[in-house]
Amino acid sequence: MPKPTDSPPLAGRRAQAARNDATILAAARAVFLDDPKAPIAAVAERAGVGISALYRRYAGKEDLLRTLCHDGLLRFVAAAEEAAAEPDDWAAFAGFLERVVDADVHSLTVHLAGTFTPTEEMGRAAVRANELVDGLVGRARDAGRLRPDVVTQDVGLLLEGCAAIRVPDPDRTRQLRRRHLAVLLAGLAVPGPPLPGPPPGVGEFDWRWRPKQ
Amino acid sequence: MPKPTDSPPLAGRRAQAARNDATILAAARAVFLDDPKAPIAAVAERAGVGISALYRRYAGKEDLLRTLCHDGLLRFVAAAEEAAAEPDDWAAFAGFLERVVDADVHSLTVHLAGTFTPTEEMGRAAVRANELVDGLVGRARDAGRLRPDVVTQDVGLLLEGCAAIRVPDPDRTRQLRRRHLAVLLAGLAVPGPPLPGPPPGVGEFDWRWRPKQ
DNA sequence: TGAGGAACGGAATGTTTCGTTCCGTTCGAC
DNA sequence: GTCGAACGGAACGAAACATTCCGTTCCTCA
Repeated sequence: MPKPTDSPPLAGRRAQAARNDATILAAARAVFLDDPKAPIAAVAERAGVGISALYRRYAGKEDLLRTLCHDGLLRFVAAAEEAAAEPDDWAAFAGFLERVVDADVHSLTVHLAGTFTPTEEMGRAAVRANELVDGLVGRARDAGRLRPDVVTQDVGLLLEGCAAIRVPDPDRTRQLRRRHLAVLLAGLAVPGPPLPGPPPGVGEFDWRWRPKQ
Repeated sequence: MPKPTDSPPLAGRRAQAARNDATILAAARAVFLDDPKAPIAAVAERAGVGISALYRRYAGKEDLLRTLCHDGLLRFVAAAEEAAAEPDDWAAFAGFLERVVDADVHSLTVHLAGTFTPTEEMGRAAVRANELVDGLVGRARDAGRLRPDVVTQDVGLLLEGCAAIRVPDPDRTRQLRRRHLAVLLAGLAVPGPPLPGPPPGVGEFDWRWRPKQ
């Protein structure tokens, strides 16, 4: 029986700690997704660790929330980059939405806004995310697959709508979101009647990030 | 100059109190829509009254939340009844969604669930609401306007998605929701590719109302 | 193999938030 | 002119919560 000595050691105190890093962040994601005002103790309980395991890693609640949100932003960017690699313009657009909805990454960057002061690096990531989405929307629209009156900011509305769907079972939640997304994609494809009202503008959704109160 | 002596007198202590009834309920709606965990003092402040004006009317926070939710349920039913009067099957369905989205009535009955123990009367109203929606969906589907694989419970998903859209300005919020709803309606109309996954079931959305924890 | 300390669990603490009560005041009703 | 309904807001007590602290475990490294 060979003893595993690979790069990620499976036993030992350091390994346990490294694994806790991920466990805690995952628990925090689940907890704050469920209730943005949840106490920090709920995260510890969900992760199955003590409170000190949290404070060893993060300076405080705000630091945890910031890290969590930053992580979500990076996942968002990664999803957009992966989807952009798809050659078919519509598949790239639809695949992007599916990835983001499946990963439940949008609510993280939205419902936690205002609970911490963002870093400059997060600002850069947000700009990059916006550029990527803009590219995907542009491709699908230029290819004549996406209705021409859809703007980049509409994607935020879609994602927020999908993220609002939630049932106790995570798998079922994903299924229902996909179903909802399918309706949206059907409504997004050409042809269709013109959309009412002025389209959402660029500066219309960063109010969550502006100084609190 | 004739003196108004009609049924709702515009001056006097009683009249002021009667007006406060509505003011307080409206303030509570706005506050708890914005933050389901908001303190009661926030409602008083928003309504421009003291705290005692609240406690004169409601036994406590739970009583206020229950009343608020009950009120929302009644508005929901009223919207469904009004919409059902429309002869065109699709217009009835679409009009219903527009009314509920405009009145922002769905989030009230959803995000407040679990914060109070519901009354039997609310249960009856909920059943009635479900029957009405069922009727509207059935009409639109039987008329061949609504895609046949849409079930009544899908409406809950749509409404939740629309309600999740929120910007500081209420009017703009309504515009954006209408825009989002237009995409959804376009995706809901026949024809369209089949929707993925098993459709939502009847008992899949009352988990919010089941005993807390 | 033994000492040192990284990692941790969870009780303790101090503070803030919040629901509710209480009291003094106002002013229309009768 | 008197009574009390309606009210504003301070005061109170309890609960929630972020953070700190201390004792324990057990890997790590020499």
